[in-house]
Amino acid sequence: MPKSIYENIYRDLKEKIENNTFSYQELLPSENTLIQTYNCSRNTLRRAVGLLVTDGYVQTIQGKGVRNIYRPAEQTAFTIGEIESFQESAMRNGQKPKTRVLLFTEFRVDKNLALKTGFSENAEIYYIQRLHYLDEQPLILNHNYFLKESVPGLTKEIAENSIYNYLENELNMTIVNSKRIITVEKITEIDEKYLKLNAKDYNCMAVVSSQTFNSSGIMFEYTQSRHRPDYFRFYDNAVRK
Amino acid sequence: MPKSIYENIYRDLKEKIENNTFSYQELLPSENTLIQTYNCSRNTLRRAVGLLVTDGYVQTIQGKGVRNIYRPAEQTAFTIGEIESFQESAMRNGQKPKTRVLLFTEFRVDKNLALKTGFSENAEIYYIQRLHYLDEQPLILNHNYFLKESVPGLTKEIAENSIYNYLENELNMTIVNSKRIITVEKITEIDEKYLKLNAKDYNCMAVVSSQTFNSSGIMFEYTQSRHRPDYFRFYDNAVRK
DNA sequence: TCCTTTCACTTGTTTAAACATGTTTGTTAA
DNA sequence: TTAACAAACATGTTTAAACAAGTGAAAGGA
Repeated sequence: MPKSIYENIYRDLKEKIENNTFSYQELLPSENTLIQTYNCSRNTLRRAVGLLVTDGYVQTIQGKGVRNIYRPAEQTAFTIGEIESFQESAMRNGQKPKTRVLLFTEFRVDKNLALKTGFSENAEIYYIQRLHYLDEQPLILNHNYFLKESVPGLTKEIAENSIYNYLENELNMTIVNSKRIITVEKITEIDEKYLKLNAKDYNCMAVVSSQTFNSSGIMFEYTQSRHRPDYFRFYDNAVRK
Repeated sequence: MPKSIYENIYRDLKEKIENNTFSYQELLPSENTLIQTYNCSRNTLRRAVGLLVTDGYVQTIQGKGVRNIYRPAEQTAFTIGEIESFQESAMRNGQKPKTRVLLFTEFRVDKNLALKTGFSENAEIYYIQRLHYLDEQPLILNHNYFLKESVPGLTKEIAENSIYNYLENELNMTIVNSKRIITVEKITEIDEKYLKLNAKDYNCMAVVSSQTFNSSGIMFEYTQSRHRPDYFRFYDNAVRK
């Protein structure tokens, strides 16, 4: 599948940085050099570098160059920070994923849920509870709400594997962006039961609530992910504009 | 202070979106229209819109237009999500800030701290403990480590007000980006004491560890912010590339 | 009526060029 | 020797133009 030029350059540079082709704090080759390397225009190269900046991989310094500030993340924990499925994250971190569907049902959105999720009232949705395991240990309890209109034909079997895989490959949906809010909440009896937590040990947990939009601008998913606190780790890079 | 063109357009559009000049889910005027409005080139306008996309304010849909997906955040809690000082955040949320310096000292980085913070060993640093109040309530306990070389002349008095204000206005430093990791950790006796937490109520808290870089590419700050769990809220928008 | 084609309009990608601004280094003049 | 200047080179901003690709509605034919 042929991607755009800037995306290919971005991937190539990203891989080189991860491979330590450029060492930490070193300056990358200058724009002019890279333009010749990739045989592209300056704008296209700068676009690729801009993506690396937002990833926190490099930092551009006017008059000097582009500095590598990438540090590999410790692989001890499950990490998020991008739009990716549970399966993708697990693979990236070299872990063995498993998903158990606790509940698969459908209903209409009432007033309260509309306020909480952002769906419009009376919209038909699938409501799914799933437990995500990593290396045989339950780590995340997910409450998924999918807009039935946008995600037709969802089944329990699909939910046991990868819903995102179904969306992208079967329904040809493109996921574009995801608004997330991270909070810390008290654990409930359900959390305690399924995640095998002990309230005497940890009595709260990390909660990631997210609204996800597709390329038509439709919010088709609302999800509340409840994470075991001792395995939760969220990476972020903020760039001042 | 004259800013760049794209930044002015970005601010103007952002304000219009926040002011509900465009209603939720409505399409913004097309690129061509906005180009005439702002009398700028297409690239410049697209750059401004691109910033709104990363903010999660709008979503571009090829062939259709740019959709407003901005929802005002509930102002009930202290929220973060950008690079900004405690004071700036407080102001943005319309709250009365206060800062108490618990400890102001300086020393050299040892092996352990170097591993934890990312500073090089033997570097001279300021170590500051600060308690941040909002509306007379202690919410955040901060452990700041500043590189002495980059932040000369730091005093307890400055720490009581705004260190960032000192950095930007006195030292003319430009903060560029900040890598952050959010975790959930057990509360310590110090947290319990200063944040007036009760372990029977909440026995853990939100912890934001951050490395901040200036425009010279120097990591001049490492900070661990320990947040009261019931007031912690972190906003994020992820865009698929 | 219904289907297909076309066309106008939308955003997406890429190139090219010019000028602005910050950094470094080497040269020149005091 | 030192300070000032200039040149070379780095990234930052802006404009212009062309083509690609997705959307939707109007036009036209069966």
